[in-house]
Amino acid sequence: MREIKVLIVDDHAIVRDGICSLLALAGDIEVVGEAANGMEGLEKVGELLPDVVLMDMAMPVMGGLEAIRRIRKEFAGIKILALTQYDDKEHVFPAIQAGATGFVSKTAASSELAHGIRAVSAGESYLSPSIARLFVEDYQSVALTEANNDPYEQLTDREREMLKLVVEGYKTRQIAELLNITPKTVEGHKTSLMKKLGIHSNLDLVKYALRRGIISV
Amino acid sequence: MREIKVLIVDDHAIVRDGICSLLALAGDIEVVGEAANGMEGLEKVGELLPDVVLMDMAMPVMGGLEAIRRIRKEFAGIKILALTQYDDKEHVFPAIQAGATGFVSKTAASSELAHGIRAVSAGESYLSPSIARLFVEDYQSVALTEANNDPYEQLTDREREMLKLVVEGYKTRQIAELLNITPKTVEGHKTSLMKKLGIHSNLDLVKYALRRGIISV
DNA sequence: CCATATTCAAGGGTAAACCCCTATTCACGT
DNA sequence: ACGTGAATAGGGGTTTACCCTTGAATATGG
Repeated sequence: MREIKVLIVDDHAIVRDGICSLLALAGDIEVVGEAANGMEGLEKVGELLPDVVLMDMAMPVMGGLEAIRRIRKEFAGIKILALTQYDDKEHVFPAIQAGATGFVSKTAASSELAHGIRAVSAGESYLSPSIARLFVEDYQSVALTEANNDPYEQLTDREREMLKLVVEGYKTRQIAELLNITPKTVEGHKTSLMKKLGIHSNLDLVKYALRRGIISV
Repeated sequence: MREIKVLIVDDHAIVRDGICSLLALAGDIEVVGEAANGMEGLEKVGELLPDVVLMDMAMPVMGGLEAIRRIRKEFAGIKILALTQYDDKEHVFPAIQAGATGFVSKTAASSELAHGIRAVSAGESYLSPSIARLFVEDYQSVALTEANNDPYEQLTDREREMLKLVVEGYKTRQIAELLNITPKTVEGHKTSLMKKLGIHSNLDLVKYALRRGIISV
């Protein structure tokens, strides 16, 4: 199996050298180049065409975020593993949205680096435990706050059926035809379910359904 | 440092035994009990009060999903690491929303189990690379699909203003009053922006706005 | 067994949204 | 000077949503 070609982008020479020697021990990973900032990183990506770019987030000249965007745009196939000393939402999510495939915290065990590189190289992802926590909590925050005294449980089967169809985009008349009842009856259920949920508009109904996971965007 | 107490819940005795002996090698992990289904798991959690429950998803009698919900409800502090052979959205996200703190794929390297247990025990999370990928892609799908030929860029400033107000729940009349224009003008802009976005209902407008991050749930 | 609550169903009336079209003003670039 | 696109405004008609009330069937509980 061919070695995984890695480009290291970090503004500290000591960090680069440290990572370099760490990865040398892995055996299946080859560091093909280094860069001290995003601009330089972007150039070297073009020259060296690495499999994975190990990108520090906090850098002068061109920050990691902008560098990730540009690399993704010009070299779509190259995977980016972001590296940061801050494991909070504000730093992590923008990097992911910019196009990073994985995220390793600098506070993590050094063995994680190689794991991360192998994962993103294989088309998967890697998230350090402290980072993974952010993602998991983000998904749970939705469900958990609702989980308690959830008025959704108060709905009748018929009302849940209505709710689903309504937020899927069916008009009152269409639902009526689907269920072989009059539009007026559909409206009745709709009014009732909205009252139970404390919702007063079609719009908030959609938001509610999204939070509940009844539909997805 | 005290050993991490783990309860294994899986309907296959062979799997339980295998995991047991795997974890015995870790040193800092102690398997304090086993259960063959969710119901039994729930009981043993109460008896043994483990730090971490290793929960298989596919089980008879009481499935992993329901078991996770109950454990989370009755024993809020106990962490749950879900285990599955299917690494797709349909299996993973419900488990996370039910309250699992981490997720390990059965296709993953066996060393991941110990890593996962340590991570969730420490209040962090662990996601196998194939699972982490789902989360990362879910976050990126928003930014990436839109980033290209995005009709949003075609909207005029006024139209973006309308879009924002509409999806925030303002009625045509209210928007008109806010901006000191007639409701007819608001309708005009609304029609125009919907045409540009290829959207034909208020409902899809909300979904679009959510994907774009114009509003949040 | 009867009273009451719940679910499902439906009607009438009003208000709002939606659709198609037209028209004026202003700014911007050629 | 002319065309283009944006913002504004309106007419007229259709469709849909929203609010209040009613009625029947079906539990549910004292």
